[in-house]
Amino acid sequence: MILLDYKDRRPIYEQVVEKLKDLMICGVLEQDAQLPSVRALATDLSINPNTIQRAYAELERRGFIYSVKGRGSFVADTSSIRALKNSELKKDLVSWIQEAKRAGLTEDKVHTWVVEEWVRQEYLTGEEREDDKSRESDKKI
Amino acid sequence: MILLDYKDRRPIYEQVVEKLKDLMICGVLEQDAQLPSVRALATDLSINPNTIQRAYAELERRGFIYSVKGRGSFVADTSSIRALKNSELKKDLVSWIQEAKRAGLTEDKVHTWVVEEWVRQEYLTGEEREDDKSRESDKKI
DNA sequence: TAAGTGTACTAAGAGTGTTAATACAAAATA
DNA sequence: TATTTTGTATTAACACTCTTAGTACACTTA
Repeated sequence: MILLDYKDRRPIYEQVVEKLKDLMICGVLEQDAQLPSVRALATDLSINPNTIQRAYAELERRGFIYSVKGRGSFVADTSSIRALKNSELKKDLVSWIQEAKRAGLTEDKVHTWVVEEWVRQEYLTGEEREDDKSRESDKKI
Repeated sequence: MILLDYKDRRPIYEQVVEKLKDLMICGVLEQDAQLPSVRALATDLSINPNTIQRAYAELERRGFIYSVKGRGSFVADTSSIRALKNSELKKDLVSWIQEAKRAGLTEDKVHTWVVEEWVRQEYLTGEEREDDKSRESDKKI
């Protein structure tokens, strides 16, 4: 379910928080779905249960999950999570642009990069482009 | 010359490295310009000289500066620094796009964000847009 | 010669993250 | 009902990194 990166500078509990958050955002973990138990996930990742407990506590503090003693931990309202992720992405982009401008990058160059990378990733993941949507809907007729 | 952020998760020596690197990239520190001495910068930032020494050692390891015992530390070839910064920015953008796609953002939305943020930052810094370049060159006649 | 420079080294302290070992309350289950 | 499973809390210990402190040495410059 989760892969840890020990080369990552961030602590394990924070990686777990981010990974689980992403799984909720992309829909793998749906609303009210049960998360693996603290001890089970700890065993699965070969780390201490306390570390998972810390991750779950953080997720609950942020309102991403809710926990019930004796029952388990469950995914909270996903729409608010998605909204938060959206604002985080916007914030990161703003910082990036700020840095890019200082480094002398042009707006045109950035747009080119975005376009190129977008199609490249769609090619890698076998995703369909907007341009191809027409052909796709043809099949459905 | 440099402002430290003690709320930042990154260690001080790494912040110093990044700040100095940025100063070289944006042209404040030109090629072969002398950097402040280890002890002077340490006093200026109110931190231990060892910490600055570590930052300078890292900068030299990366080929951004060269140091001469008894003389001082100086800015190395800035073009290679700029090239590296460019590839770093590209890499960061790729990661961001990957995350944005997973979160369900559309390419159009991203382009809109880039355009909006670009003009906003130019407005904040009093920078001139490409569209205004004609008027600017008029003045020079 | 004296002052300023980079560089090296050891020791100590502080902070954080992680593990370990229990323990308890509540819910689910056999 | 008894057992298991769940979340939660607590304390101690350990490891790792960052930072500071103090000292020392070689080299360049004024």
